[in-house]
Parts: sequence; structure tokens; C-alpha cells
Amino acid sequence: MTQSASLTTLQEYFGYAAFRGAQQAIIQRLIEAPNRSGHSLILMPTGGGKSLCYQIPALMLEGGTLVISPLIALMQDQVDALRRRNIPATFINSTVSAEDRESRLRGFLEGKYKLLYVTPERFRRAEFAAAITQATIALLAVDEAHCVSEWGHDFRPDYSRLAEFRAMIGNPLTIALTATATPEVQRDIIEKLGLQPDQVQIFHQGIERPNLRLEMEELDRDHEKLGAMMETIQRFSNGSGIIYFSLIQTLEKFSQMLADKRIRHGVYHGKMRAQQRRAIQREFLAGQAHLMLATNAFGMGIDKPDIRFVIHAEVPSSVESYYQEIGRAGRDGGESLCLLLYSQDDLATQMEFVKWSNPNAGFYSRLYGLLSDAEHTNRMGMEYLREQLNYRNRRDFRLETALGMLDRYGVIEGSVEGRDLRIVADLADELLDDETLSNKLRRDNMKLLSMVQYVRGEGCRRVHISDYFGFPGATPCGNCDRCNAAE
DNA sequence: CGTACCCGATGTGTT
Repeated sequence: MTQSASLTTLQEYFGYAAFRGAQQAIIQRLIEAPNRSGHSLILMPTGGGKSLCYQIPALMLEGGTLVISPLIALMQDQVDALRRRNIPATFINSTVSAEDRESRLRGFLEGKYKLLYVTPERFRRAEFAAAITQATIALLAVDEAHCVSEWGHDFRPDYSRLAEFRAMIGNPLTIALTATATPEVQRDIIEKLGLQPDQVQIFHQGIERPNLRLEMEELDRDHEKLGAMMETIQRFSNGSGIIYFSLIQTLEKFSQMLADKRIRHGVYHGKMRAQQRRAIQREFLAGQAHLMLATNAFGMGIDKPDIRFVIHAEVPSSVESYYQEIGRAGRDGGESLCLLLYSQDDLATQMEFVKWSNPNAGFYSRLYGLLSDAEHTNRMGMEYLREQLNYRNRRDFRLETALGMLDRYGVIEGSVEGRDLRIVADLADELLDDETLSNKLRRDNMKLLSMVQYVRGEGCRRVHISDYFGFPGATPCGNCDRCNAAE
């Protein structure tokens, strides 16, 4: 009975004749779930129809569905798409006026909206927290759930507080969705959401993308890398492509070199103005710009079917990042090239990044001690702090990392450069716990190691990736540089 | 290194 009800909902609102893959089983589990248990973790390639897995139940369940989404742009896209299908959905974020925030919230409480999209940070607003605890939440959906694990630890602390936020709304039935998560990341997501592992069913669709051809070239010099880029660009002169960089500086250098060779391209990174980023992305998606040079800011929500190549000009920090980024190629199923340009130096740089982005507890407490005399610190400046913390390497960014963390955890306000830094709270426990911090360091090192193994390993590239995502024993793809060299 | 959210103040361009 219910089965046909979900199919009817699918046809009525979305106009599709049938479900794909595991969609129906996932939906079934949610709508039949005993209240507050029967959670699900969905691992499905982008384009596999993840969103439907919570949008259909949202329409069928009594009460509202709260969706946690990482980016304003993503919520905007999702809500636009739902509204076009006459589904009452809305979002609350910083682009919405105070007045509208209140009316949307009221609408959700009154059941006028079936879906409400917010970021984790929204829960920090007292008005929101007070109101949302009054709502009847039938379902909590955590979209792009890998962010919980990748960003929660040191970039967006509120992603680490989702269990707390979930408890605030009465620990509702929960579904988490992502395209990529290793077994370790899966465990982390479940834990960070405060779910009982035995109440979570994992639906794993696999990671197969047979039309992606994986290749690597070891090239140390810029001009060699440029040559490889030019060759690929010319080979796919009718298709579009992305070239990823780890550093904005390198991106700009290559942008100049390509411009000198009269290669038209767009540039995208997080330091650009939001308005310009939107314009560049729109042009690329519309097919007006065919080549994009980008950092990992360019990614989530890029759904262009005909991307024929993705080049990595520098080694990324993990197989997860690599797989996420090459995953944007060949959505239309057509043959696409994923070319990794690797050099020892870039790998060494990544190792430095891991070190710099993981100050230990001692570093935090020494820094906190120094900052306690805020007046003195503001007078003396950053160089003084650097000296006191006893390191001379100008390219060691531990101090910057640590100050950023203190800021994110609400320990400090203002800045040393602005001479208005002040301490506003005790040092956060998370930053004093050496076990947590060294676990994070070890995890980051392991992730990078997986990339080293990818680069140095002998066997099929796809087998390596499958192993990494928890599918041992895959058969060689016959379509990567390794497989072809072995023939 | 690189990834983003928040918000009210301030400024810019439109009706």
C-alpha cells in the first residue's frame, strides 16, 4: 500500500514513472520507520537521485523536514527546484531579511512549508533555536554529509555540534546523504550526528564511474605541466574542463601563462567576490566558458553534464578530495579524462600543510597565555608572537591556524593586525585535548598517505580507489594508465 | 594551504 503511495507522490510531484536504484527501499524505510529510529546513511554518486530520498518522505510524513545544507548556493538551488514542482519549501540564511526569517520560521511551525533548509550555524541564533524546538520535526536530512567529518574538526565547528542540535529538536528520524565517504568517515558521520550505529542502515551504491579514464604523469617543472595542460585542452577542444590547484598563487601563475598562450579560461577561488564567483560559475554551466581554473572552492553543486576532462595541477590532500573533484567529469556518461600531474615537491608541500594545520595542545595553551596580556600583544604584533612561540620558519602557518581556531571557537575577538585582539572566553576544551588533536593529525596524515599510495602504487587506479572506499576486490578497470601499461 | 557561515553597518545604484 505505502509503496504505491510513494510512487504516486513521485509521479505527482516529480513526473518520473519509476524509482531508480535503492531510492524506493530508502524511502520505504523512512516512512515506515518506528518513530525516532530507523536512520539511514546514503552513499550515492551525484546524479544518482539522492535528494528524492528525503524529499518524497518529506511530502508524505506528518510534520516538517529540516534539511542541513552546507552552502547558501545549494539551498537556493534546491528550494528553487522544489518550488518549480509546487512543493512548499524554503530556507533561512544570511541572505534573508530579519522579517522574512521570522515569517518563514513561523510558516514552518504552522506546517505551511514541508521542507526548511538551514546551515548548522543557524542553530547558534537564539531566535532560531527557541522557535525550532517548538516545531514537530518528522525528519532531519543532512545533505553533503561528508562535510560533518571534513569540516567539523577545524573549519566549521558547528558541524561537530549536530548531535547537540539534533537533541534540541527531539532526536528525530535522521537521514544523512553523501557521494563519498570511506568507512572511517561513515563512522564519524554517525557518531557526530549522535546516532546509535545499530539503528543506522547504510545504503551503499558503490563508486563506479567506468567512463572516467584515470591517468597520472610525473612532471616537476611548470613548463612541463603547462605542456600537458595545453595538450589536453587541444585534444578536447570541443569539450569543457576544469584544472584544479591547491594554492591560489599557483592558480594565478598558470592563469597568466595560459592567457599568454591565448587560452581563454575562467578563474574561481574563495578569495574572489561572491558576485563575481556567481557570474563565472553561471557562464561555465551555461557553456560560455569552456575551461575553468579553480581551487576546491569550485565543486559542490557543479552539475554540468559534458565536462570532458579534470586536470589536477597539484596533488590533492586525500583520495576523498581527488575522487570528489574528478567526479565532476563525465556526468553524461561520455568518456572523460582525469589527469593527475604529480611532483615530489607538491607532495612535500601537502605534508607541510598537514603539520601547519594541526597545532598541538601545548601550542594552544602557550598562545593563550601570551594573548592573556592582550594589551602587550596588540602593541608588539605578530612577529612578537612568532618569536615567543619559538619558531622562525616564515612559511610555518601554525600561528595563523591557531588564531583562526580561537576565533571560530569564540575564544578571541578582533585581531593582532587590527591591534584590537581580546580574550572573551576560556580556552575551548577541544583545543586542550591532546588526544583529539593528535587523532586529527594522524587522520590527516593517513589521508595524505592514501594519496601517496595512489601515486606510487603499481596496480589499477580504480582498484585502489575502490579499496579505499571500502570495496575490496574490484576487478581492474582496463581503462587507466596502469591497466593499459600492463597489457 | 584551501574549503563558509553569521550579521548589522555602510555604501552603491535603482526607481
